[in-house]
Amino acid sequence: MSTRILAVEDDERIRTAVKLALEDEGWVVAEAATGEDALASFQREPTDVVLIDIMLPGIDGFEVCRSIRHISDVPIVMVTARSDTHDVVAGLEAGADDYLTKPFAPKELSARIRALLRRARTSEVSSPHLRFGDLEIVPEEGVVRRSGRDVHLTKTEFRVLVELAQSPGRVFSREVLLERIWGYGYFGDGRLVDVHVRRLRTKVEADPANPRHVVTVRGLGYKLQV
Amino acid sequence: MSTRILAVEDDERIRTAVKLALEDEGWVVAEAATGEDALASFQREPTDVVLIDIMLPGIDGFEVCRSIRHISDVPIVMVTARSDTHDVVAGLEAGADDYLTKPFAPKELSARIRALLRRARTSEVSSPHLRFGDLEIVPEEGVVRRSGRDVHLTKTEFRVLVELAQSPGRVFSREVLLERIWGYGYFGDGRLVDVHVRRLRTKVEADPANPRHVVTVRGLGYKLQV
DNA sequence: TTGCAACGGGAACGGAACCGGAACGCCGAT
DNA sequence: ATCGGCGTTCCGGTTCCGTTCCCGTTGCAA
Repeated sequence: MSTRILAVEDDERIRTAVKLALEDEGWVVAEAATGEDALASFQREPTDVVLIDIMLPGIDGFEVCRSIRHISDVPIVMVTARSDTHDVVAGLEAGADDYLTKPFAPKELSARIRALLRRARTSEVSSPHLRFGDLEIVPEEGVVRRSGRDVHLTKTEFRVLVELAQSPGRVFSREVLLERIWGYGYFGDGRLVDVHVRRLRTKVEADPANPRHVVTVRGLGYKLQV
Repeated sequence: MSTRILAVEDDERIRTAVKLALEDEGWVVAEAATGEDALASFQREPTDVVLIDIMLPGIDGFEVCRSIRHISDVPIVMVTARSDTHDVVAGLEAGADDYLTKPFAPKELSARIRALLRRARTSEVSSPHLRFGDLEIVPEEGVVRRSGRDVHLTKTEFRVLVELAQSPGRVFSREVLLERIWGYGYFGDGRLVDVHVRRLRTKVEADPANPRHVVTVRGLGYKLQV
């Protein structure tokens, strides 16, 4: 029983490139050029993972994502043109499980999809909102709650937290976080990550001086304690 | 153990500029001006990353890419003259892992290569986690667990442990450990290893005075008891 | 048994990594 | 046009880690 992926992308050349890369992994790929086609295909064909480009003629990627999320818990990967924080946050709010910024390497795409499939398999009930002790992340609302109380995070803080939450317990180096959140082309100070982590802590930690959720692993980076 | 990069580019000035930029990062750079040279060099020299310009006299970049990909999984970066979507797609189809459009900043090139190296490293060392009795090593979390309880190790302690764990039961001399962890050029006290082993023991051994995991073999070195 | 080399342990120093405060500039909202 | 929020940079303080040194102890060989 093979894995079936629906790729939604209007640029035909990119679409076929993606299709080839995914078929290399042994997956079956269905294509859709517009949002309408995507929804039709999704209702017609059994689908294990959906890949959506944000820029689409007609219904845009966010709308497609919301519509699909409304009727299914299928893993959704959003593709954004640039590492635009606003797009990413909007994508998560629309219910995406992961996102990728163009240009991306085919191998990275495969790796992300594999990760989603693994997650979907292991936790059959993939609860959309994540809990870490008294901390609760509700991506589709773009909201974080600490012991039931709403906490307002800025876009960047939210992205840092979500990034860490993608693989709880795993250590993310500053370099990796910079690449994932600010994009490749960013050559700023690694200290930048520190600042956002610090501000994040003042909001999500009961005692920011002794963080229990966002902990630093000296010499390596930061991680989200499980 | 240095990283080796093969740069394939016919324009000599660009080639040397790239070479200098990459050598600034501490990498060893091999050059090739034609596709034929590139393939010959790749088969002759050990190579960690390949950088290929699409426009080449003789065999073009796509062909070189396909040929290399046919015999190896080495990360490949393609360089296109313009941000021509068609080239990009063709490059990805040929098996490239990433691509860059001229003109590019040397720092961006380095960043991309670093990202590829990191991905290659993490995917190959996906050895889930190692177990030795009540000892469990989880590399991606940068954490070691003793009978289920998290133990925090420093970077060096962690490296010592992982090094020993590569070949459980085998004895590692101080010289070998110094060379593998601190690098060739290190001419410090051999006693340095002792200190880190001692601190490692206080953390991973139930009774550090009578170590059961990290055992010393008098006159030879240390080993990890199986 | 004696002497020597190898090893373990305590301690201290210098430096790197990290945290916290603060200020600046940009951009969107009012 | 103004204001405020947010991202970013800079700098000083602090903690933690790597390294060195010294001395006591252990094990081995003569």
